[in-house]
Amino acid sequence: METSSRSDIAYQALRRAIIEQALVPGTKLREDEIGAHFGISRTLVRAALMRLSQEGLVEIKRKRTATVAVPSLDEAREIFEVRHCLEQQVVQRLTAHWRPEMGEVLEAHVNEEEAASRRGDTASASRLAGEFHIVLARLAGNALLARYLSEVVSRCSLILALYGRPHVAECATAEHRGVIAALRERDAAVSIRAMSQHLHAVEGRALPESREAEEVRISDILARYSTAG
Amino acid sequence: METSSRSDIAYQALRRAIIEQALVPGTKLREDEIGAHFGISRTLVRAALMRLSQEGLVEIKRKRTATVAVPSLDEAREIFEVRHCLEQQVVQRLTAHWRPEMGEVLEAHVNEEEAASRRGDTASASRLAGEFHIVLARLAGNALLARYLSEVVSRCSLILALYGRPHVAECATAEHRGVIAALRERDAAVSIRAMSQHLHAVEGRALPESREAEEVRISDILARYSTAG
DNA sequence: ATGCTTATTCTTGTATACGTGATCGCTGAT
DNA sequence: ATCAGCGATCACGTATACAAGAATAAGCAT
Repeated sequence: METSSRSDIAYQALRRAIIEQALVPGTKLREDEIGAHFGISRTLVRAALMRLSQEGLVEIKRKRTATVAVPSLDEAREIFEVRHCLEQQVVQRLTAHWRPEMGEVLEAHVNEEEAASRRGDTASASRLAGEFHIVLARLAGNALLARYLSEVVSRCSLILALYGRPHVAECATAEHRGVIAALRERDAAVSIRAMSQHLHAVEGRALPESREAEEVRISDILARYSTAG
Repeated sequence: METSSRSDIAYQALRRAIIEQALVPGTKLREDEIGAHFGISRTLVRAALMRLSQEGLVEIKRKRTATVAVPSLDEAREIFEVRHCLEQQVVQRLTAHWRPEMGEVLEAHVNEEEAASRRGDTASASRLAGEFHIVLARLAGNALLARYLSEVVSRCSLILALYGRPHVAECATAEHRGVIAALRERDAAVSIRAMSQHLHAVEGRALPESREAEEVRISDILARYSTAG
């Protein structure tokens, strides 16, 4: 999987920048520009972009400049649904093979989240909030499950950037602690419920209530401004 | 996602060849050779190989020629576990949004499977058996779910090639018809059970009973030959 | 001033060249 | 006869060149 380390550097940097919303959805990603920045040729930049494109973080259309992906609301719902499904499996595995030191690792992570949140570093806070789920998945001990979940969680950053109300910044540390507590009891049903509720909460923060902004029809918007503004 | 159509041709061909087990796990995939065959440069072959590598069908190690992936038994179990999880979600969605014409599509597909099986075309038969699940996933109406499932099902071909007993050739049409019947009743519980049993059967055919061949330790094998052959 | 057409520039698509690490066969020694 | 060391060849890693399709700006007509 690891390409030539130098292409990997570009990949990692871009990925992180996208996840932390430094590169917002729709941003153009010119090969030359990126290559110049990292001191590598377009060949390697291309490799990085293609990889990101397969992960759904970047959109590549033939003969067009790559952009940070702009998932539609429908895609967003699909992503959350798959995420729900995968996270459930993760939790199930964890309760089945729980070991006390896992609790320590998770607790330490949530503490980091809280620290970032307290010091007002929202970029790190929201990245760490996502990584909490990645850590869970890795502890669950199924590499493929972890890979898919990682992809899906990353894409949730895009969704949050697009549709989330501003300033929500996850604030999920309490919910994370709740999940950890449930896992420590090794009760599958309770743990799954805790995770489920947490995910619904995240989704609620990320997506408009229901089909509020289903599809932004220009005429619908203009209708609101055409009678008497 | 679609690269330059010409790279896509190589990608499609390789993918299909791997899935139909014309290219068995471990086969070397030289960039020059493939490029010469399709009349394209290594650049495009590389793109195709990288894509296949991200899907887990090809292994790329730095400075080494790419090979058809050789999943370990542990990976195989991980893949089946994720597959189980995803297929369950597919079935759940299908029972929720069932429409009669879906039954027709599925039935038609199973008929194709049966035809291929009857005429002794095992390559097509086993490809179609896998594609049945892809069709299910597409009908379920979640593109991401379908993509992940498609990846996972493809990798099951590798597993079958590696660990499956010879000549099993899926013979799964009856089980597929069972799943369709359950779906037509729109009973989620029954459908999930049907799918679950089918998957366990597939896994049983693909993987050795339990941890029979867990890890082929050379010393273990030699021990059997060292006392009195 | 607005809209349409055309020319220029920018950016990507693909092939190819060159350097370097791997692979494999050969020689020679034990 | 087997194995270690070594050189030749082979295949990949990466940069670059050239072609061609988009995007954009300029110019013209209405």
